[in-house]
Amino acid sequence: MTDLDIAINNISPLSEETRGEFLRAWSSWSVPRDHFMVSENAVCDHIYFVKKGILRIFYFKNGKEITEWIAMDGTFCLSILSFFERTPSRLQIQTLEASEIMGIHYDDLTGMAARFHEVETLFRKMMTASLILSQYRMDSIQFETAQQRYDRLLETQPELLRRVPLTYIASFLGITPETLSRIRAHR
Amino acid sequence: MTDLDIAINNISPLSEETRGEFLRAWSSWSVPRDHFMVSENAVCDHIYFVKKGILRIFYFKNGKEITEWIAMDGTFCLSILSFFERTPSRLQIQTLEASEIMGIHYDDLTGMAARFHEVETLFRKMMTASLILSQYRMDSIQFETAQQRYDRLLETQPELLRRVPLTYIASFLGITPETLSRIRAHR
DNA sequence: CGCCGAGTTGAACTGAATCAAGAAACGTGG
DNA sequence: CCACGTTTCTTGATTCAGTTCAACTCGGCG
Repeated sequence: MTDLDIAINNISPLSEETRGEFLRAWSSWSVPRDHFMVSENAVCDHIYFVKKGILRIFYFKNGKEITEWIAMDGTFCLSILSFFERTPSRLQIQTLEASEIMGIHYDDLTGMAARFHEVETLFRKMMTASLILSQYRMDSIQFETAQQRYDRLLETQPELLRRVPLTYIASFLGITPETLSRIRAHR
Repeated sequence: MTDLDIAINNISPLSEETRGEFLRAWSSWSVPRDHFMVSENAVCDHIYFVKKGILRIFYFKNGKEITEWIAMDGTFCLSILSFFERTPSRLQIQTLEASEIMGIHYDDLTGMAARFHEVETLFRKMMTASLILSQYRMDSIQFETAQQRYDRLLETQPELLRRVPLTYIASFLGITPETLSRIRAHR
């Protein structure tokens, strides 16, 4: 059983035969640190699974780098807007450590969802889980202070704080590096 | 063809026979103004469709009323967290006008998604669309000013501004009524 | 007529951004 | 192993959007 296998099973178990065929639709890459999985102006047409390492999604907004998402070992990673709207975007996806990454192409995923009811169910549950996460994140951005958001990250993903440069974490939390620095010096 | 029929068809068309059975799973209600579809401490276990009128989702946060969503004619309406996590919440859903509302129960929706691949696909596409919307809203809250958010609403949903009291709109936009008032007086 | 709630206006306050220097940490090459 | 430049992080002063709190206006309605 690979890690991807486990991750999928946790969301929605597949029958033996569907699972084999579904897993075969995934590619895998071993990539060094600072490698770009998706470069500027490309369409993001894979959902990635981080077997080992860290992926960072970011893009430029008014000349500033915005870190949209950071995905650690054992989690999925995609730019929702670029992937589903199928548009070339200013988005980029980069490794922050030497990593082992798996990925499934948009066409393969939707194709298999059409062929296998089970895969469609899995797909739906992944979307639902993302939606719930997205709602929590929105609530956090809207109502929590920078301090509270940092505290929560410290509690839920302490690993991430140790492995990712401060600037990226700040951007991911929706604050400036200066503010994060002040928070860490507790005030 | 009812409005619900059209709305569903726009997301993901169903075959003749599946459609009939799926539509039969929906209930419908005619309710007066200020009627509560979901009261405090109840689990939200329907996805609603607003055939005519307006629904408002809100809850209390630190003693203050937060308007989470406003759904106008022809759109769907649910509290994502309460519906999918199946927990009693402080959420409430209220009509702002005399309305005709349809709704499908969580159990019926998931049941039919399990029986009909087509319904599962529809369900998945609804989730994806919600996710995209949620991402846009998050981006708006994080990076746009109150003025920009108001301008966008004015452009995309002018109807809503005419039919919904200012206080609710302010809360929906994530600002105080005072700030909205100042924006409208353009500064 | 006077009340009442929705909306407006004003003044003080606040969390975080911005701008601008510094200080530490980190390679890289001598 | 040390000087160096570069990047990363910290610290300080100022500014700004939006909140808070309090008073006031206005239109509708018993």
